[in-house]
Amino acid sequence: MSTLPADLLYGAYARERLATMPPPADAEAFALAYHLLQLASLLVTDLETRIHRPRGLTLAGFRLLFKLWLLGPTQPVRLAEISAMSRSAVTNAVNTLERGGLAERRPSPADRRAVVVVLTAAGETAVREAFAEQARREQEWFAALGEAEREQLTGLLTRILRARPADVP
Amino acid sequence: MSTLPADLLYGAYARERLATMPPPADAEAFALAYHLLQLASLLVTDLETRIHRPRGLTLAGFRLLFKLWLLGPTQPVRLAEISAMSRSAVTNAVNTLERGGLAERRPSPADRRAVVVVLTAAGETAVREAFAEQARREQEWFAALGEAEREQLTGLLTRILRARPADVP
DNA sequence: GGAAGATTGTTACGGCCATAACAGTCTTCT
DNA sequence: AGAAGACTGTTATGGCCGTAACAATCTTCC
Repeated sequence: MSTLPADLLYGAYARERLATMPPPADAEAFALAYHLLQLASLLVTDLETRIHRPRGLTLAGFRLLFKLWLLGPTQPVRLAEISAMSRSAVTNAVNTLERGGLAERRPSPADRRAVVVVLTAAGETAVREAFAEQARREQEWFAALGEAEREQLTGLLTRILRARPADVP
Repeated sequence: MSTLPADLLYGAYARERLATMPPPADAEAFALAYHLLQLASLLVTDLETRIHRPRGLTLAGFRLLFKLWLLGPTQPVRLAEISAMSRSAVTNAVNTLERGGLAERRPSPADRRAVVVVLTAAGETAVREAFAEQARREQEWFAALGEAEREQLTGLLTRILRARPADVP
């Protein structure tokens, strides 16, 4: 018998306390949001410190590299849209990647305001290696669930994302 | 018929591309991690900008206030454990709360190194009001799922958290 | 008792991110 | 054509966070 981590003990306690409170308190909605954010936070910290930082990347930098790897040359404004980042955050991340020789900016032929970000050869090597490591680590995280359960979980998350409130960017 | 948000279009495309790659690429694990992190990121940004910032709080500050509300006077080291934050982040957040008159530090009677953080009356009012608003907003986010589905989702997330890799703090 | 090690909270530092303001460029509409 | 408005990328500013180092205190073990 193993002891529960402190965050799960707290989560279970908070859920019980909220169950005794009147609306708008909602113990189930709280538990869902709490565990969702807790898992995401632990996963992000784990991937960042264990895989990407030791390679000289940040998680945000890796995610940009990965998008460039799949999509090819892409404008910063499009990277910001699909990444839920601001344009200035993309500017900063691309600066870091460019300093490390992993990506480059090129002027856009069609629009003189625009820029296109492209992966360098070193960037492609870096993203391949980091991606392989991240994929293995994700499998470790999700090993507690069977394949059908993992797909079920992804489906539920996707439905929430599709139905996001109208005023969410 | 409505167009899919850019992040979901990208997510679906990436999943398809990964399905054609050899291991360790794992399209299903990628899709799960991607949608999990995307949803958490959107939810955090939404709660922070829509609810807590307008009230002069940060999301981290609110989460600390909420824990103090449920747990009563608590040591920073314990707040750090259950929040997946570093002790220095707790120090900073408590400084901000203290400046705003929402919480206070008191010396611990038993241990002269230690400090206990307590909610002020203003802090309790603030946490009550912010909590009610956040609960309502969370319900809007999760309205796409039925009650049974929400519990199912929480259960799957909790199982992953319980089985977290051994070397995760 | 007392020394070695562990723990607590804080500080200094650097990194990431969002907001707002800006200049340059494109688009639209008359 | 030309003026008004929209869009793109960058910069400046401020906030949060983690790591590492530190002083003070507690605990352990001889």
